[in-house]
Amino acid sequence: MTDAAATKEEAAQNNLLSSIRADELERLLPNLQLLSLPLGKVLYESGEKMDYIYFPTTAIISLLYIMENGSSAEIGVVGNDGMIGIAIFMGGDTTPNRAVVQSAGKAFKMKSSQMKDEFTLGGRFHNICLRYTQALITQISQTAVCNRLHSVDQQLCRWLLLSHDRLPTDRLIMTQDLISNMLGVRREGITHAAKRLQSAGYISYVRGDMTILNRKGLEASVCECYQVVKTEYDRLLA
Amino acid sequence: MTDAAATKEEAAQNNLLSSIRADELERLLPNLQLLSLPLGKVLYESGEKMDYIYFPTTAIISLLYIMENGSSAEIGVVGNDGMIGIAIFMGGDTTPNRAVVQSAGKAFKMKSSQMKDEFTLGGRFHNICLRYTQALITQISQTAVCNRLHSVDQQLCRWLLLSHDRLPTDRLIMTQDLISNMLGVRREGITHAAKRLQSAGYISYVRGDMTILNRKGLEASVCECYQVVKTEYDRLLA
DNA sequence: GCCCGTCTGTGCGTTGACGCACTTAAAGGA
DNA sequence: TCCTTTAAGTGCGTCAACGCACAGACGGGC
Repeated sequence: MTDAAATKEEAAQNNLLSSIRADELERLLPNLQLLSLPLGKVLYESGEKMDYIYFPTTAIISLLYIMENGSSAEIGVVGNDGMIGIAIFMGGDTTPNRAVVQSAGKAFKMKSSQMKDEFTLGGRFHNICLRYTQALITQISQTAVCNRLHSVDQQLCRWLLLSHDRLPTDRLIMTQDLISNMLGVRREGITHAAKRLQSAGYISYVRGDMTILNRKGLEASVCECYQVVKTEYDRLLA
Repeated sequence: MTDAAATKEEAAQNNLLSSIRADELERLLPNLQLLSLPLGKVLYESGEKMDYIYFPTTAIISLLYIMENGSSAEIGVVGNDGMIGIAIFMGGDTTPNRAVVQSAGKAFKMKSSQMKDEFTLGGRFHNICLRYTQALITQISQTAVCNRLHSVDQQLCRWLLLSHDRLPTDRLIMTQDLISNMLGVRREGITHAAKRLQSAGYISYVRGDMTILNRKGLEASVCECYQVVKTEYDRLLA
């Protein structure tokens, strides 16, 4: 996990940082530290005070709720389209979720206090934070709907597309067991669904190394939930 | 649907309005109109521009997503603890949801533009809006988790308790068919679950008229999701 | 009092997902 | 090279929820 001073070019890899005003970015840059996040790293634990806010560039972070009995379910996924730690500026400071690195990569971090200060200034940055939060709400809402009404097959497609959108490559390093924990289903259920997608030629899969071969195919198999979320992200964060 | 000028006493029936600063409330009162909302009234439709924000006092509003095939699922419920139309100040102006009156009652409405103006002032009101939004996010998240992991029985308990919390009485005017649409399950599933709760003596039920007889019993039957949401609301909006 | 529409209850067969136990297969270290 | 570990695939039986069809049962209107 290396720390380094941030440059404008690096910062532009995160969609939120790339769309704020020049003077705001100028102020933030010295506070941003780029670091590498390994697979499985927990950025914060449920109910834990958040010391930093994170802006992923190539990493993907999963927001999970962990039940008392240990089972879990994903409520949202964040990549270079967003940030981790909205509770910092929303005023709650904590959330009852765990944030865990789903795909290794890089992210900026910034101290909570500095985040709050910039947010309070109320400029474009403030605006973008809120619009992103609304987009995230849509994603979480649609997860709720999808969990209620759709099959594991459809949900795996949705999950793959959401991940692919946030990924610089077509490869996803992730075991079926991990995916099942995220989706809150049986590992065998993922095995079955993944096999179907593989025989359709949409993905290939070897021991925790998945490659997306045919995105169009996935898009044709997914439920409407995916498109609803994507459209809303595009609308809010254009 | 009667319009009337709002008084401080009336406004205090909504928890958000009751906790803002006196000078802020002074400014808002002339803009607030109290109206009666009949069961089933749609406050806004998915993707529709919101002209008003609503602060329920005795009414309960359900946030639903309607699938292309007509099936639906609830993503959240709002009563005198909150407001309907957060997209107005979050910057998106619309959301891909429908807001529909689940239990008839009263609510204040205020013009979107006036809402935005007050929000932009950035005082305690701004703060409370954001904290409420975070609480709502927790509710939506927990709905996603509950949809994934829990039985219809448990979800009905959760739904009843969430409704009861926002209700001035123990009576809930609501057919099983409507409840099933909200929860996104079969009507017969609700019949079974409701029967079990009735034989346990927790509720009584006659043709769309439900009475909660034993709240403790419901609390003992519900999954942890209910308490997580309640605790978070208390923490954020104390 | 009777009728009819609506709400609730019940009984199927079906199915998608579950839990468990186990096998097969790949990767990596001794 | 073998051996251990970890990931993926398979085959059950079980169960909760589904869809459908229909049978009460309640209540408002005539």
